[in-house]
Amino acid sequence: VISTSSTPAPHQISLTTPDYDLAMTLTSGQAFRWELHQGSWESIIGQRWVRLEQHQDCITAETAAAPDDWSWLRHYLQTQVQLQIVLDAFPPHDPHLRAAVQACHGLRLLRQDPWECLASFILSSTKQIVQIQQVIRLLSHRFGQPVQTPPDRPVAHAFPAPTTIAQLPETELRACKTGFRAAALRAAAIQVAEGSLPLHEIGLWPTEQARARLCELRGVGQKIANCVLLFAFGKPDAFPLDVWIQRALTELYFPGQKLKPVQLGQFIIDHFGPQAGYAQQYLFHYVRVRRRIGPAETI
DNA sequence: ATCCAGGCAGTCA
DNA sequence: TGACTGCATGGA
Repeated sequence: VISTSSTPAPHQISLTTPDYDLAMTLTSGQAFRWELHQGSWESIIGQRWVRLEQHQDCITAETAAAPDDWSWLRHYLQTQVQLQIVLDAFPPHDPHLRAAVQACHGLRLLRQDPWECLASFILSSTKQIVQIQQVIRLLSHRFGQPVQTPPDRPVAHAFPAPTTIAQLPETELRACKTGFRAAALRAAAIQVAEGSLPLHEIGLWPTEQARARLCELRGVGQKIANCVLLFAFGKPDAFPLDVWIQRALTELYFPGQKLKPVQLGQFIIDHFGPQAGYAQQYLFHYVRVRRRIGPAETI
């Protein structure tokens, strides 16, 4: 429906979102393309430019072009998830996790696009979050499809499509500071573009099978596979075990001991249970903020 | 300057 | 298996 008035209806919606800390969620190291501009969070979701704000229990969203509906945004933000049900599944007598939950109240998991998530985390290995953000910005600006923005904002770019990345020579990718990760990124893009890596199907597989398929990719091991399982496929039991979490788990649960990643992995499954991925996100953000290299300093 | 970053894969014992 | 190392690049 096109309005004929001189002030077209803004493409806005307001979502009621209890137990949701938008800023914390967007800066907790699961998504890399959100930028704070004049008090609003701006990014691209799929092919859509979006601006978000939170006021109390309400998230307001604005797009540049009128969307048919807003299901894509609810899906991305996972607004239907009742956080208390997740928290109730955490181990009841864990003071460390309890402290993390208290400190990070309203921290959520997003549901991101599988290709963008896979590509982003292929690019993440031995890089700091600020650098990951920079690389993704460069790639998107140079190779992503332009998307419509409001008149007051500069043109924005979607994350580059697999077919685009697949056709680029590796030197072009390396020029975006991807470093040694360029070959793995390109190889994954080729598989997605060919159809031999049907991410949307794989996302429906049982966790173990999906993880195994992802780990067949160059440059993808347990850590990155679990990131995709958790942040894109919505598998809440997937637990990305990175250097931060290893350090945190060792310090908090096994001080002075030297556990191997495999042993830590078993402990995680036994201890944190079916919502281990959420627990991981709380612990990850908690220890990062405590070490004061969290979002306040990196943005 | 030195170490390390939301890792992974190859090598050698 | 288990420890060690190279890989790019730039922050802290």
